[in-house]
Amino acid sequence: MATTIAQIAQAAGVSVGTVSRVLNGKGESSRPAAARRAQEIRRIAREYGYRPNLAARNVRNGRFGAVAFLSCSDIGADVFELPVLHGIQSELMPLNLRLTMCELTKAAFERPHTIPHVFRESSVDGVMIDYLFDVPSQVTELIRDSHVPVVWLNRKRELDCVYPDDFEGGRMATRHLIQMGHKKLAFISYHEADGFNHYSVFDRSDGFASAMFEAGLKPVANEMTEGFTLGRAPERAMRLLNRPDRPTAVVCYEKHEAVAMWTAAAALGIRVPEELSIIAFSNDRIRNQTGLPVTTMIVPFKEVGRQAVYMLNRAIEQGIEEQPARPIQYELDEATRSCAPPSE
Amino acid sequence: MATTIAQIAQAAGVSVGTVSRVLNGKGESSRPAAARRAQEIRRIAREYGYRPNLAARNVRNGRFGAVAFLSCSDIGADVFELPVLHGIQSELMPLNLRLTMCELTKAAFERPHTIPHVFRESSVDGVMIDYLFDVPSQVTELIRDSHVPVVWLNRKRELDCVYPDDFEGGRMATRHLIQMGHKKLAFISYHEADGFNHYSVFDRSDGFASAMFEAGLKPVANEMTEGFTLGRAPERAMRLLNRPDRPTAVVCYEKHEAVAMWTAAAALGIRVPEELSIIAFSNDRIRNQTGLPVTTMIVPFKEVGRQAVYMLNRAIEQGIEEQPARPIQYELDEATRSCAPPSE
DNA sequence: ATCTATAATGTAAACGATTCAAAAACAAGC
DNA sequence: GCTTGTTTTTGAATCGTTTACATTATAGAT
Repeated sequence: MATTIAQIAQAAGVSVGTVSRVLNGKGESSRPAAARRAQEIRRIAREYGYRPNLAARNVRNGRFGAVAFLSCSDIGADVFELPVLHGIQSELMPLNLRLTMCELTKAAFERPHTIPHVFRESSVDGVMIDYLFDVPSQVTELIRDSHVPVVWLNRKRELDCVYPDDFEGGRMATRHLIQMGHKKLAFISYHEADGFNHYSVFDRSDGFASAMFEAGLKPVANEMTEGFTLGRAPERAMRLLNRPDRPTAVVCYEKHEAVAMWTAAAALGIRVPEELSIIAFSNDRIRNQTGLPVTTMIVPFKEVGRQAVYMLNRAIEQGIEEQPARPIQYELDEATRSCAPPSE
Repeated sequence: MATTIAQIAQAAGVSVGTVSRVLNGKGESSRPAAARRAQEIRRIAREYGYRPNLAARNVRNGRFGAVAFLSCSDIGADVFELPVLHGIQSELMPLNLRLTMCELTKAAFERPHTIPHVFRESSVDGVMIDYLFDVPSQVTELIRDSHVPVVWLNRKRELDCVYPDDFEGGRMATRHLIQMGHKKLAFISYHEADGFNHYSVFDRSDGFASAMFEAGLKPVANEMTEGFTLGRAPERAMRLLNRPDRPTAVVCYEKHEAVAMWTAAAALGIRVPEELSIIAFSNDRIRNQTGLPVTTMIVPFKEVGRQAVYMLNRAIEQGIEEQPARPIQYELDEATRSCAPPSE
């Protein structure tokens, strides 16, 4: 049905070896006769609409032609995966690699003996792991022993990791407000007292502090509510806006704080953005999720996915063992704005 | 490196053909001697941790071993794709099929000559198309001519479609409220006057009407705001709650209406759910997105993905040309509740 | 023990690509 | 025109499966 190399070879009156070599661009054909023949072969291939059979190629090359994406399914609102996946796919396609997704549970990582099984079973050339929680060193060792190339996503370590640069992100958001003329700024966030805290919780806060220090400003507040945002954020927001040294701008760890700030401001008759600027981090434009036109620092997940594939492919193709981690920079999205220069 | 059939054949002292047959379960081996040998072969395969090389198998069988997922990238908040993908993957894995995702733009469908190209290029055994807009008949014909099996997701047609049953969903949400004792119910939604309206806009509304009729109740309102929700919903919600025959329960087309209802109720001092029950449709628990604990009719996208793969695989394996469409039923999610019996 | 019908196995040819050694083609120098 | 050295092409082997066909093993009947 589909065109094969043999058909092209016959049509061009050459051997299959030649067609393969020409189509894969091996050997530059310095001689005019060869160059002419190569030209002709390429023409015929195009005319026949030739596509190499990936399965056949992979058999011969001892490849699987696929990579796995392991994500942790425990996080409820795992919407962050989608842009990651889009980034992954956009890079995977030109490399002729296919994707296999597996859901990974926290439980699986806590019974590490299942890991090698997963790696062997899956028949892939490489694995991307998007796992936000802490990974026992025993697991990372087992993974290393499997000799399947691995890249970690959204995890901040020295090697084989790709993650959003939340420290720089925090600085960027803060500088944006400082440049508008704000002097009284606050950062609000939350942390789980006993539970797990993602590195971004601390890094965004530190980035805020760094930018403030750099500008010679003293934060009105740089604080973490204990316990998940949803419960405590409204009260915290209200308290912040009732302070005598009320901030003119707030950087929020994520959308729930932004909503809380907005709501509290509305309740107190404080206008946004005229009297209060709000900027927040989120996986997607906050307006899309909540209806509020909040200036959003969109987490660069798509780029994380892209770079992860790039690194993984390097590891696969060139057998590179360990690669330095790549922090990915944020971009400020102003499609909707809740920031303005301070009124006084 | 990896175990091959030949190694197992040697270890078991039989030929590769026999191993292949045994491992693929061809021939039931009615004779005791054969059965014993088969047992032994399976044991050795297990011991060696044998995994069939999919690439090799696919070459031999003339398969690509992969399916494509084409999604329309034009929809901004395309979070709905994620559960679809999870559903797809959970079914794809046991079938040993890999995935390729392509983003599809509206523009691509409007220049249909690119379609066959996409289909040929992609080297897949089948295609799933998740395209919410109207599809020109010219395109569907081109796709049929390509002879690559296709299943449409979230599209309501007679053949080869899998979609959430929004009519039944509308009935279900409404009956839930009626069973609680509500008599004064409203449905609010929106439609784009000139633009594209998804079938769910009408079906959920019709489902509401159907359930009301069945219960012998007259709707307080069953209306569509013109223009996208975000802009008009708050005003509409306010007007609805200010009516003399104010409803005690509202079914919302999606989360933005629910947020608007909630906010309007708060502004008027109407307590939720004591004085006003709210139920809304959404791709994910509304609490996760907005912080408001709204009872949610979660669109059964995961199941849509699962069924799509099931249908596609039937088409691939059995060469079935056309299959009847499958509407997928909703389930009511009460993890968070904003519904209660009416107070009086 | 022999024969027969049939179940099971062995053998080898595919599938479509890549690649290596060997052969052929080519250009240059004498 | 012949030799030489380099470039290019050819032909065949290979990757790991599956499967059609030929062959052998097997259980039951005689």
